[in-house]
Amino acid sequence: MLSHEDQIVAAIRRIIRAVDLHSRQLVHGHGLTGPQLAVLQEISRLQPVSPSVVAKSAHLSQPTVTGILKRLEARNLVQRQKSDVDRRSVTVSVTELGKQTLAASPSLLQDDFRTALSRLEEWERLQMLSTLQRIASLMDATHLEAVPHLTPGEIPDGVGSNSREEGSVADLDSGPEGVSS
Amino acid sequence: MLSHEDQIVAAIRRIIRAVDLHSRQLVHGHGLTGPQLAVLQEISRLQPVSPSVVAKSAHLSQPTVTGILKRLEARNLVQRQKSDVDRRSVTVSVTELGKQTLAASPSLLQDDFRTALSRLEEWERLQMLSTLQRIASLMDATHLEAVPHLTPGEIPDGVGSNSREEGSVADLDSGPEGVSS
DNA sequence: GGAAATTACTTTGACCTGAAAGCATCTGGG
DNA sequence: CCCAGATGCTTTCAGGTCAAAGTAATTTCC
Repeated sequence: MLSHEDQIVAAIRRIIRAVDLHSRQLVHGHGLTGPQLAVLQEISRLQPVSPSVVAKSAHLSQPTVTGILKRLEARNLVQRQKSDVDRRSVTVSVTELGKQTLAASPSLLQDDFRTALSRLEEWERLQMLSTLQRIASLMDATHLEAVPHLTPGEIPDGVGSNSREEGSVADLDSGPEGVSS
Repeated sequence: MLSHEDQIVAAIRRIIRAVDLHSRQLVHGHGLTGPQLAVLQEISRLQPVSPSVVAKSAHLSQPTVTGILKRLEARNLVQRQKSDVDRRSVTVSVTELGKQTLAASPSLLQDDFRTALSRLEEWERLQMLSTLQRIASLMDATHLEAVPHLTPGEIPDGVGSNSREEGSVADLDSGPEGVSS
């Protein structure tokens, strides 16, 4: 018999897989993978923008973003340009073709899933959001401790708080922590 | 301003990333990645077992399991043996070393996260589980439709039901759908 | 009994992922 | 002025992931 924790893990795995499978469907239907679409959206939103900011705002590592940018650039959807003021840094922007592609692209989550979501009662969506953010916060907070093993009994700080310095990107997500309190 | 749907997506991405990061920590500390550990656990639980059953019960595709088995076998943690009755099929079992490794391995979730979880009220854990399973079901159901786009207004069948035939693996997870009703 | 379909697994290919190392550039202290 | 460290990005490496194609063995149907 599985413990609740195990079931939670299993559920998370199912979700991860579903997201991945959906991403592959995207490729089929629209030529862009989920992460590519996500990055393209962020660029479009923050344009012109540096890869590092994109990485933070999309919750990806810099190498990952570099790889995705490479593929997006190869398809002529984005443009990279070295900054003149600081020639280490790079500025990314969406090309005309990128804009068109973006406009023709579906939502990041299967529309069906969004539809399903929107069919729920407001309070239920809020509860989902609240629960997910709670979990995300717990995990974020958790994987930072890493090696210095926390002994049960003392709480590190504010378990629910996002103690990283993502200040530069402001509140792109991770919205109101206590939605439903 | 982000809609609830978008925030839900963002939260899910955060969770996915947290799980991935945690997996990498596992490697550091114990030499096994998250998926490897998950697969090893399933094998240990169902032993002796075929790759296909492992794939289903761990919610992974067969190629993925093949790859993981290859690495596990290379480290002498599992054993593959061709069945005599049906020589297409393969039987996997955990080696002595595998058992030891498994016994010495941490939970799939960061201990800290488990601790945090266990500090919650029972009903709250159940709500988390329920929410996660709900989402997983929505997504499972959703990505099956794929191309035949569902028009809002008609519900395909039972949105929350898992209409695939995973019968052979029984109810390894996806447990009671209406935990908190 | 033998070709065709099915089943179980593996291989290949493309992508995502992040750690660690590498490269180029900028900045600050001497 | 110049060199050490910091900073921003890319490369390399190892792994996870799945679809599609490939291989081997079994079953089914004439």
